[in-house]
Amino acid sequence: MSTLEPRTIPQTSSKVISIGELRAHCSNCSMRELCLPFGLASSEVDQLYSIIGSRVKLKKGEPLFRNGAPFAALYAIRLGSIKTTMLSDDGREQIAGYHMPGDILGLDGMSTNRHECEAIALEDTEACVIPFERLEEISRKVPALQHSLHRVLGREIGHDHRQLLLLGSMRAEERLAAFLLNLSERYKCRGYSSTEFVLRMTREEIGSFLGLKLETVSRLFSRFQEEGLVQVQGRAVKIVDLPTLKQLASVR
Amino acid sequence: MSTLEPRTIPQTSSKVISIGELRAHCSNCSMRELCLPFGLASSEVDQLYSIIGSRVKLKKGEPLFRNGAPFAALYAIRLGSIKTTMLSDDGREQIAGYHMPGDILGLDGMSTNRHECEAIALEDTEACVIPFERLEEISRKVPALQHSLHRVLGREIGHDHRQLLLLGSMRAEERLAAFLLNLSERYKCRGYSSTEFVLRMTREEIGSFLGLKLETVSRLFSRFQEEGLVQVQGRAVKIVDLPTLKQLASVR
DNA sequence: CGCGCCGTTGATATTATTCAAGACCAGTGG
DNA sequence: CCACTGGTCTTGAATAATATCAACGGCGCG
Repeated sequence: MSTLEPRTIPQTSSKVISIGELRAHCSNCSMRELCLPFGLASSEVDQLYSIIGSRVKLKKGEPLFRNGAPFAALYAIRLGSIKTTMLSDDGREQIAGYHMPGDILGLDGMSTNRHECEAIALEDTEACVIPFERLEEISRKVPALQHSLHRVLGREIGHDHRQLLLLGSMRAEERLAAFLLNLSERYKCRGYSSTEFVLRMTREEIGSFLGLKLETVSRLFSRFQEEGLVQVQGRAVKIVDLPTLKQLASVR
Repeated sequence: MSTLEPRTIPQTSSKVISIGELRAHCSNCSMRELCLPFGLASSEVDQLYSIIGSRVKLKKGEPLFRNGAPFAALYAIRLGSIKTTMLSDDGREQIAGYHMPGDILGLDGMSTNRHECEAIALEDTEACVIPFERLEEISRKVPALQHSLHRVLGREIGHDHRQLLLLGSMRAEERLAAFLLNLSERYKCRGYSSTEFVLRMTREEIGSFLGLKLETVSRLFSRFQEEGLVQVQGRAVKIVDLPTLKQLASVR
């Protein structure tokens, strides 16, 4: 089954909800502060909402889009979480992003009109489909929306650069500390606890994201626990000593 | 001397050429095929050109913009080369990009309205200043330009993701091979030799870019030379065995 | 209940870094 | 013209960090 036939909707078997079935609207979506609508007046949000043709529901492990699939839309996560992975020719994979509600996915497709990575749900997940041509169209009419899109793009680039810094110049323990702090911060922004959360990735996936092997990640968790920085039980993490963790990650 | 006072023009002592002095125009710039004008009709290029307020000339080592500087413009390199570096709080730096003519810089500033990295000239360099607000303005009127900007942004994101793959999952020799192939490809696109070129970075800078130490880079160059993959003399590189190099980098 | 995936931990191997010394090269000033 | 200097590059030896290999325990699910 080729992933290359042109389609507007992601290559997945999951249910696509037609717009008629939607009750939720951007303006009462709990993620509007982090997502594309941020900073828009309500009439502007309405225009954005008007082009959101559908939502997608994904079960754990299902792809939102696959490597090489035609690019037709951006996706805003409403619920759940998604990893994006880059594939090298010899089969190795590198997790490039770990996304949660409010994040916008699919930006990588804008240059070649093909997605250049895979986006896989880490748990049951729901995302809004934002047809890109229509988004371009209305963002020409609505400066605030254009600006918002640019802000999202800049944020993605900034994040990638910080991840380059992490992978290129931090040691293993610094990487894990930075990872935990990053999650902490993002959960906080979303109104969840910044000190207790459940990881949605396996040790192997965390390792891939951080440029480490799964055993190294596991050992580090154990050591952090010994040293009283965190409490870990499988994927449940509780941050105990935030200051030391910050110092480790050399993050302000 | 603070780098934070608001200015439109980069914080540098270099000469800024007013528009009156310009002879060159986008449409006869040799980089138009790679740069923002790509795919635009000539009247559209004229509109783009109309907002390019000035060009900047930088001497080797001078900054195009500094970390934390206010974001007001994108920059298109006409001539020369520029590195962009991320700074961690404890002073370490990571080179996030190695840019050459036709590349667009400054995209990282779009989210926070501050540049989040430093852009330093690696040799005498010339860049066009593209005021961002005006670019947003005319890209609302000119769909092709809007699209071109999005393409540039997508390209940057795609490039960053490939660099994440490199830093996160390739071994030292694979990284250097991939680096050389990437340069080869880019020089080729620009009409230069794809097999013989001069590096504009020191071993230390290459190391930073690749997440390695300068000694490791030096040893790898020596080994590649022994193995007949390249000929190296200081910064002058000649690629001898392209196929093996490609195989090493596991790049198609 | 058993199987498969996930996570932990130890022993060992490998890779890259660190430390150190010296060569090379271009620019500078005597 | 030459010696001097600072930055860059190369190479070797020792060391540290992380990966690899291997064994096992636990948990969830069919």
